[in-house]
Amino acid sequence: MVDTPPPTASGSLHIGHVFSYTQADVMVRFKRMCGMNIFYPMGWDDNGLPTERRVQNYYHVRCDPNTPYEPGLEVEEASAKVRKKPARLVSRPNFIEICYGLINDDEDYFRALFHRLGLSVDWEQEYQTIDDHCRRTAQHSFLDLWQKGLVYTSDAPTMWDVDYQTAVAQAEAEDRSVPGAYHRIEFAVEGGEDSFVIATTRPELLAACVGVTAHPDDERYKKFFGQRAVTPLFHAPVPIFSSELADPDKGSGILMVCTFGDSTDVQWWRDERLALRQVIGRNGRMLPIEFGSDDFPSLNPEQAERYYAELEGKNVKQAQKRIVELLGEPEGSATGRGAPLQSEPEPIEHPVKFYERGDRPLEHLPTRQWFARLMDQKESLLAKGEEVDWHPPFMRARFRDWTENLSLDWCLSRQRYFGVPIPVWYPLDAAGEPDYDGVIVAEAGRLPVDPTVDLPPGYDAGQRGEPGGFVGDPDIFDTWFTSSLSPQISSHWGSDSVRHAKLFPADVRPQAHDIIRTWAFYTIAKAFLHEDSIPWKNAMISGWILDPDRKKMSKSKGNVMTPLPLLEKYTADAGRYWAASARLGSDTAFDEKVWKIGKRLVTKLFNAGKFVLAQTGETYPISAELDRAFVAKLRNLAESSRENFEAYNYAHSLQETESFFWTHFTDTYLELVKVRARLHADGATGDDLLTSGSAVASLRLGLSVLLRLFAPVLPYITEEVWSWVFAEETGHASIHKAPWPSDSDFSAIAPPDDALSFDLAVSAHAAINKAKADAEVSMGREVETIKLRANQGTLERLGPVLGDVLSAARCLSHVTESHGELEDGVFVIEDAVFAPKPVK
RNA sequence: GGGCGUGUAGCUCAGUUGGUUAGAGCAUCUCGUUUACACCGAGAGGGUCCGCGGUUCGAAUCCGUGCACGCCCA
Repeated sequence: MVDTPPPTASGSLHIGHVFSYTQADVMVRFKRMCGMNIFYPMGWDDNGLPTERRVQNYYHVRCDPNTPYEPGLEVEEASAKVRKKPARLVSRPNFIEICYGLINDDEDYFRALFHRLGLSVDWEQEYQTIDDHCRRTAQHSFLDLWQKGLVYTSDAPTMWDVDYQTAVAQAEAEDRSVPGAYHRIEFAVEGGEDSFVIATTRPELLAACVGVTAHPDDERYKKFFGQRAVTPLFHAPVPIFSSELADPDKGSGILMVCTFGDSTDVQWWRDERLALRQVIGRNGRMLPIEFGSDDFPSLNPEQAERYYAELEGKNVKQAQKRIVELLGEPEGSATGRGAPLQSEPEPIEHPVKFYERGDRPLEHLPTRQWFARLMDQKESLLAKGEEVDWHPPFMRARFRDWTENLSLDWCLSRQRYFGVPIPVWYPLDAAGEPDYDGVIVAEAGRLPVDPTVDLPPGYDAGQRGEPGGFVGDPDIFDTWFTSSLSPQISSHWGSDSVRHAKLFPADVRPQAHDIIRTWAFYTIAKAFLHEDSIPWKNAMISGWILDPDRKKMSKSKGNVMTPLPLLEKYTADAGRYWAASARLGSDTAFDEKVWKIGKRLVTKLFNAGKFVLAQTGETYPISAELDRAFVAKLRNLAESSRENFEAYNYAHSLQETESFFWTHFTDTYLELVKVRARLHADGATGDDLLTSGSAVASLRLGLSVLLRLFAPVLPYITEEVWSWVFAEETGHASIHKAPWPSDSDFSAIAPPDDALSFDLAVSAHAAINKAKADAEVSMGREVETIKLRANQGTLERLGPVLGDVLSAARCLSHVTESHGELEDGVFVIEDAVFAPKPVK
């Protein structure tokens, strides 16, 4: 079974799809010709943020859970005029309906491309990650993890995107280097004259300061540990503690801990059991807070309130700008010694965490989320990664590094709409507050459920949202939670155990290297957590297509290429040739020349096939020395090709086959036997008839084998040529179900008397061609007479194939001359007399 | 800062366990079209195999080191 990547249908269709899907298909076609029964499903990963975003942009709508459902709502693509107005608010069910409508259109487009590309997938078994089957599988996965105690809900600081307003997992976060600045701000030490200066890149979080820390060995600050510091502007007393995590060389060596500026703050908050002072809301704006309350203590509440009023409601950027101005006012000082801000901010470049699809830095906000336990499973996950065969092998390291560096459990829940609902409800207490310890999980038999619509067992609809009643979890799963089940989705895990046992684990997972940390990692994690298994035996990892300047293709750069025009210009086979020319794992600069070469190869195959099959003579056993020598070479090629394919090195096989086809077949062997092959048609008898039939038979064998070696890469042209004669002759109607060339194709043919006779014939022919080229006569010109010189041994070995050489070169007569000083296999042509150019 | 990968002809790339004079295609130049194919054929020119050091009788290949580029992670 092939664990085909379900493409994000709402994403853009680009040349990289042609690249990686072809590479997988090439391997599949090879395996099929080797006799394997292949299950090659296709799915569409359509749930999640990319689709929501596309729907929002395309129709200019926003989902609003508080808007009532409007049956039969029709939306149209938004005009420029409409886009200037605020987006239309639609209910959650309406929004989901609109999403379904759009993904179906997008998927049609992808499907058409994949058909055209000749992907040999089993189209009758498609799935969508949002369909009933996938929702059931994903919720079943959750139930299984719940029963195993591997998922939990907790109200904890989580990475949060303030624009999408959803939690984000570690795998979806990335560091970006952005400009920032150190702000040096003076803090007081409570109850004395002491003070110190902290350096921070996030002064807007001053109101959220819950502590101050420095390295335990830092002589400058040792004396303060255990005392309390007082913040400027807000005059909040906070503990000063020591921590190994504080870097004495960074900034001033002493820093403020806020809830929460970054992941280290989270750690300090946990380790030191610090207070929680949340000032940034889910929308990224400063929350209303009250100084002088238990949560926000202040030694000067009036001033604190006055300053904070300047910040409330502002976004992070605006708040930073304003607080820097405020910190410049001496009145705000905690020490009474002038403005808290000690100097102009010092600009720096520093890494900041972003959601991979986001535009503003992630915040760490305390929110209630669901998590899967991974942190205590690292060793097992690493072991599973080792059990998988990675192609190329160095990609294993990507998996290992990511797994080893994993620092958070998997945050599963997303505060979005178009996705698989988390199948749980919470009881409401007498005050109408949810009891998160009393989670009600859906019954396995009722999946898939939508807890915002369906009822938990033992409750009736009237109790929804009422004190003593229940509330459904409004969240959906991380899309990876579902797509990480793609092998189980295809094998019908949880619903058809016979089928599952047959199809799981899958044989191969094709994918690109950028999603090893997400898709590959989560898939391995799921297979392990559910069944202590690996999800697939092999992972074949494609590289990326870079633009001709070796830069990543991206929409924002505008260098993305669409495949259809190229396929139209060069044919699908040519596109596949291009894709199959690249080795696994290596990023490849886009080069249109390769498509052109592919198209040329297709044409040449067509012409060579036409010529070979036009040799209408009887076939007789392959007996002539040259034919046997050719077949011996062909046999080596077939063996080498199989070995390369077995090692996922389809690119090398293609290169060898192409080179053989051109240099050993069309340019040489075909030319050398042309005349002999035609003897039959010209009325030959006796031995001539036999050797003519030998040539015809071996030309056909050569074509048949080469077609099959090319078939995985060039399915269209090889099928066409195959259909002319071989389909009927062999009983294999399609070349793609014909057997891969093997010993049975060759074992009846005797080996050549001399392994080198083919090469000698080629060399001798080339020497005569060169003489023609030097004399500037055409290759087709007849030669009256010629003197062929070589050393004695070479001349003797050439003997059995000399007739073919002379007829190919159109030599009417010749003499040979032995010359002892020439090296083996070297021919020199002298005294060539060419026939006059025929007059038309 | 750590890890992985890449560096070979003008361009895109092969190059197996170390083994004759390092290859292909494209591009360039010369020549050649009645008989499968001009979407063709024959031929030619084109290289400091990124630099330095080492192992070896022998290194594009193995080891060390530096540089450049790309990716992943911090």
